[in-house]
Amino acid sequence: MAQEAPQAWRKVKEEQSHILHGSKQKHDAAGKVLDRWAIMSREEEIITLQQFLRFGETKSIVELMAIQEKEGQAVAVPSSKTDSDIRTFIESNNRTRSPSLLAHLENSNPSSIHHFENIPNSLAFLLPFQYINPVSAPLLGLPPNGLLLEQPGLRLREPSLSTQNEYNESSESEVSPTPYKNDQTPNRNALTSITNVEPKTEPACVSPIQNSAPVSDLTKTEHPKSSFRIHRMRRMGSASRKGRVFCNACGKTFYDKGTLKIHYNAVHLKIKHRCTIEGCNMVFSSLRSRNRHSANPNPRLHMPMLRNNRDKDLIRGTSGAATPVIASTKSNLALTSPGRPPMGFTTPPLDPVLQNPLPSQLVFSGLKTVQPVPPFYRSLLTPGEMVSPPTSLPTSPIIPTSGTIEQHPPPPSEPIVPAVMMATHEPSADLAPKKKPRKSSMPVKIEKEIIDTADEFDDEDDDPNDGGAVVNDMSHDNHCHSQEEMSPGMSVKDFSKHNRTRCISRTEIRRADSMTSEDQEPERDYENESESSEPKLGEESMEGDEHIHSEVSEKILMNSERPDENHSEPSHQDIIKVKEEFTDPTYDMFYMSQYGLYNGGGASMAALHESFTSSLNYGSPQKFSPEGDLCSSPDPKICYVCKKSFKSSYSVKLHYRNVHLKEMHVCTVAGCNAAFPSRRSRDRNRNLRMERTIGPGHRDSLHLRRYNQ
DNA sequence: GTAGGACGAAATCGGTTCCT
DNA sequence: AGGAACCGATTTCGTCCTAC
Repeated sequence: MAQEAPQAWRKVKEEQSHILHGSKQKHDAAGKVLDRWAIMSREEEIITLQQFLRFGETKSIVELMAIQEKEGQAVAVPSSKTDSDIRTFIESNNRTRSPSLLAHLENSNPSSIHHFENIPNSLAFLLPFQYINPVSAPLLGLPPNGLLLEQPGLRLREPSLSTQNEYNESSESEVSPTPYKNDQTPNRNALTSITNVEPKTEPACVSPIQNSAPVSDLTKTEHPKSSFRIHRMRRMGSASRKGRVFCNACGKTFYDKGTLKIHYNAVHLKIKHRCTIEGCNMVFSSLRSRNRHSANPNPRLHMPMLRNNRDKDLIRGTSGAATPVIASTKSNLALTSPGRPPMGFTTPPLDPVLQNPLPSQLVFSGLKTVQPVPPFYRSLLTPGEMVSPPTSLPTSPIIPTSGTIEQHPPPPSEPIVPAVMMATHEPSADLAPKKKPRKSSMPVKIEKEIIDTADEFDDEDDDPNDGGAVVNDMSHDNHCHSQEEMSPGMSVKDFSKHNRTRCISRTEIRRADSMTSEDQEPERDYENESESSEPKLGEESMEGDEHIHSEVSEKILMNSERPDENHSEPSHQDIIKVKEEFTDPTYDMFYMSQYGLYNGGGASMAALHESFTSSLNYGSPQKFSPEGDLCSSPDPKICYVCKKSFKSSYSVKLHYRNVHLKEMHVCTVAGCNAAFPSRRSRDRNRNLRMERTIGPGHRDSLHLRRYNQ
């Protein structure tokens, strides 16, 4: 159903241009004001008006139209009948939002079915979430199989529902474009048809009196039972397929009873399934989604407050999809399951709207299926917490928590996070375990000053912390070694050691370490999980790791042994080398190995290895030499890398530089080493970050934080 | 009844291009 | 330089459907 919303929204947006200029005026293509919809069919107008009611931006238009209808002001050809219809429709749909318009509605049947369910084509599923199907509410707790057609016990209530549905179907079926074209009478008013069938087409079922009555009254209208079935068959279409069942609440058909149950539990009963990962408060409407989510090794997924804005938006706006349960704080209700260890972090709600404590009965008592609950809200970290020191980092779901509800910043001697590593964390280092960056979307953090000598590598090599054993001891590396000892960093160093013709600065090495360390921490968590839950994978990972590193050494050694065949311009050499460095696939692969290794799972190692190997081949000096190598191409107008042809050799040069060489644009913010493939991207990110920055003091940290991933 | 593969849709985000 | 629009990559979730 979520798929329909964007379409509806698009429709709204499309129609807004025709309506926002005047509440009742329409414009043709030439801009002339029309007295009626010119481009919309009647059903489209109905739907459009329905959609208008969905959004505050346009709802007022419909309301205004209704008022005007009522007052007979702006209606080109007012209809005596539609007046009450419009009001009924609007008032019914703004029952909770426009009290001033609801006076007469108090007299309506309280058991009336939501008017939106009268929307043709079952557009009720387009309703915003606040429009919870009132039918389902009384059915809460009823077994979903009670909705099966074959359930005789429910026949008693079926007529009402069916009547409603079939009534809509009648309306829907009758509001066909064909009769419409001939129905361009002044009395035409789409609002009439929103809640009522066209009198012309349903004279036997809907009288003008009924039209003006609340829709709920329509449910009392008697329909021949055969008509129900006909309409049902027509509506369900595939529902007649053997073995399929359909949900009486929404009319959807499903493959079998089990599917229907899932649907009913998810959609109508709002039963949620909570993620089985400890500390993860995500809940899902379907077991399938829950299981898939729980099986997702991405630790970020299981840390609610670290999820992306998209999810936050979802939570703010809806109760649907996967939503995390409000995490408990010490002073608030414990919403986490009693049976599961609480989250190792406190997450007071950020949005006051979300701070309404859920009733205690909403507490998840079970890990699996939970009782129907209202929309879940993810508790968000306060800005202050967002910049909390790493020690207050919420433990990864994988890492066993202390078992206490509250989590205070662990003592400096936190065994899990080495003190050295913590000290090396960037200020305001991103506490969130970042997902694996999307392909080519990860700005490469480069060092602005890349002039250094190989002697520093010697110094680096002499670093007592720089133990080659780290490479062979991933497990220990995860827990006990300092950042400098991180194998990836060590790999970089190793790489540097074997590739001294490249001017890699020590600071860059340091940057690489910092980059990996921050990113590794959560990833290492996952690896821990892998090792704990799936020792086999962990072993494979380690083996693969060793393999990778050996491969790295070999390949790098091979590369280093090749003569440097470029750099005809010494003055440009440094720059070129910088570019070469951070676009070097070996460098990328080191970075990738971070994820490959720390995303754990030997399953990824094969692919990683393959990718690594191929990348290394790709990254042979021949290909990653600067522009000079372009001349090595047989055709100067053809990029030898991607074989694309260009108009001129200069275009090739530009292409090569922009695409293959990836000349990066370093962030201009002081202290930010992020680099972007384009100036536009750099500036945009910079501006975005500026906007998000609370204060000047956070600016750099934000920059540092983001691209140190 | 449950688990899981497959598919589509939605959302986010970075890169690119166009325009002012 | 920067806003806006567009595009593609990626991730995640809901649903359908099948297999056990």
